[in-house]
Amino acid sequence: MKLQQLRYLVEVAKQGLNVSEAAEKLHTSQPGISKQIRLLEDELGVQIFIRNGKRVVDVTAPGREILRISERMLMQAQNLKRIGEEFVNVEGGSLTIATTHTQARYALPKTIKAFLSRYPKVRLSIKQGSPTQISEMVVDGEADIAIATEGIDHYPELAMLDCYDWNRDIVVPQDHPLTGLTRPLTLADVAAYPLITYDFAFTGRNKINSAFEAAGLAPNVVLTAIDTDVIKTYVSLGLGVGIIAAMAFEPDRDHGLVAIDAGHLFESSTTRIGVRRDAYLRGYAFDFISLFAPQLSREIVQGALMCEIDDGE
Amino acid sequence: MKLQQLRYLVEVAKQGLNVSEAAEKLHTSQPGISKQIRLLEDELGVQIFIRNGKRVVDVTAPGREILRISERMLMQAQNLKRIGEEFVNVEGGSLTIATTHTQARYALPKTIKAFLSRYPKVRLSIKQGSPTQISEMVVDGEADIAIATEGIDHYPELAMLDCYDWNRDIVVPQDHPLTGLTRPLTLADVAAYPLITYDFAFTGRNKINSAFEAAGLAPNVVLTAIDTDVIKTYVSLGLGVGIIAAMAFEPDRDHGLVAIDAGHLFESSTTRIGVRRDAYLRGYAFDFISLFAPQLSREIVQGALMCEIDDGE
DNA sequence: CTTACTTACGCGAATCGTAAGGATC
DNA sequence: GATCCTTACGATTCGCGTAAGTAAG
Repeated sequence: MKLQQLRYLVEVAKQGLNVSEAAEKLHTSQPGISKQIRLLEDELGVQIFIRNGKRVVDVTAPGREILRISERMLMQAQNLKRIGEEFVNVEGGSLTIATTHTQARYALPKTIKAFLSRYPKVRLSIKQGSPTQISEMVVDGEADIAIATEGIDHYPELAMLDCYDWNRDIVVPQDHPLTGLTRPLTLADVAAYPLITYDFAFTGRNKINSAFEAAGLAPNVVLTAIDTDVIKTYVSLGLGVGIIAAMAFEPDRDHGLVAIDAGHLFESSTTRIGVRRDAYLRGYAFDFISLFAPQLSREIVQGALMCEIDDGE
Repeated sequence: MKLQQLRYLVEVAKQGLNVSEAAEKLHTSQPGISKQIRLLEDELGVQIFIRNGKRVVDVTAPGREILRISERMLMQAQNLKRIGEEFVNVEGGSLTIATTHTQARYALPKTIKAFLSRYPKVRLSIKQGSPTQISEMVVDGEADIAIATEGIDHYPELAMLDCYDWNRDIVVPQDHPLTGLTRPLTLADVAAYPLITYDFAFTGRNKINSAFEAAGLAPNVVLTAIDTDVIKTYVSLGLGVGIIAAMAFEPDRDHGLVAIDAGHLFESSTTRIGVRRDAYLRGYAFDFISLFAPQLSREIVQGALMCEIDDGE
């Protein structure tokens, strides 16, 4: 049994049971992969793939089990290499954060500034995407850490850690009727105007929806955006009332806009950090997490990585 | 990086950093191992072993980390092979239980009888040893399941599962003064006679010691044995009063002996099952555990394997 | 007829064992 | 001097790529 064989195996499964594509991805020949997989099947004494004539059409039951373990082993092989890098160059290295616009724009800058001054030699990169995309980046090893609010649960490969709770503000132009309100803001007040808020599956959008639904209101959402800057721009233009993450309102920069606390109208959202359970994290990666969410010490993160496993086996 | 290299690495560490012995154990040449380890060190870019001139004297810090991960990978490689066996021969296979005399003699027979009738094709074997020995058998992969009462905690590689609580009986010849006691038995009553009980580190012996200590009594233990049969034999001979596990008294067989419940005198002990956290257990292994301790369903055991990890990393 | 996998074959590389060399205890 | 590891070298094996063959859609 060789690691290379496992690599072939996993890649074939990843490419939808297409041996040729796997060969291309791995920069090798297709017959080589075929042969090695057969050799492995012979050695283990089980078929891993079901072949219909000369076509791979499915994975056998033992094959699924074998793939699962093989992936783990390859992950650990990668971890071995990272250990090497870590000790060769304690300070240097790279760290890739996958996150959403809102986090990157409003929550992360402070953390990143602190991180860069502490680890000037670490190449930090930020990849943006939808919550689903960023989860998959981490699952696929393209990023080390995912940071998002929505929809990054339910990946058994990832350990999720709560960072902080937050809620919404309503933003309106400064001469807007809602600014003169003497009583507390209600959902009905908000629903009376055209609304501008986040796209579905982004930045706690579903908490907004459910609040209106629970109140029996059908708000008129005239525009949805992925990022807060777009929302604010159109609010400035008078297109409607914005509902944004409270942390995304910057009094110094957002001239002409007024934020009204709406924390009592919506259920609060929790921003989470996600890391691959079985990935080897460099020392500075733990520090990054601690800088972002001080309660997440290295010990706590490592504890969470090991426990809370429920990947239905 | 190749699995073979990791195997060499781990074996060298296991043989006390002696490359030659590792070579012998693995039936290969010593220069081969040396070379492969060096190649791996080159590939990873770190020294794994500290060499004093031409002698391996220690493991480096990254080396410890690398060894830990390598062991895991090799374990999983072995699991892959087991998966093959499992599916080739769903009913057949082997299962090795490492346990102490008391368990093998009094607790296990019922379980084993049921198991054998259910899986007649499984080659079941039982290895006996001290709690420490049986723990190490499982850690080293020589046995699949450890069953014991004492001293098999504190192995981070093992997951421990409580099976049942039990306590002690006093056994005496049937004409012994203690049989005529009209009031409840006390520790002082027992300590008044020469005692025969288990060897240190066996079958809850330390619970017996602490009970006497707490009562300020210094019992006269005239004989210690590993197994209950020896204790009963010498009690029959009138050598003293026996303290044994309650489950080890068999009224039908133990003619001439009387058991007196002593559950109120000693803290109860818990018999536990231990399995390697990262080993692949065959389906029938889970069934064996369930037969022995019905509350330990396959789901519960698997849950315990994954969580409750605290291997101080 | 195209796509996709298998078989066959030859090259180059890697692994392993033997033998000799040097360091440490 | 004994033990233990490294270096050197040759033989075998192994993995990989090219080319041809065959089955499925």
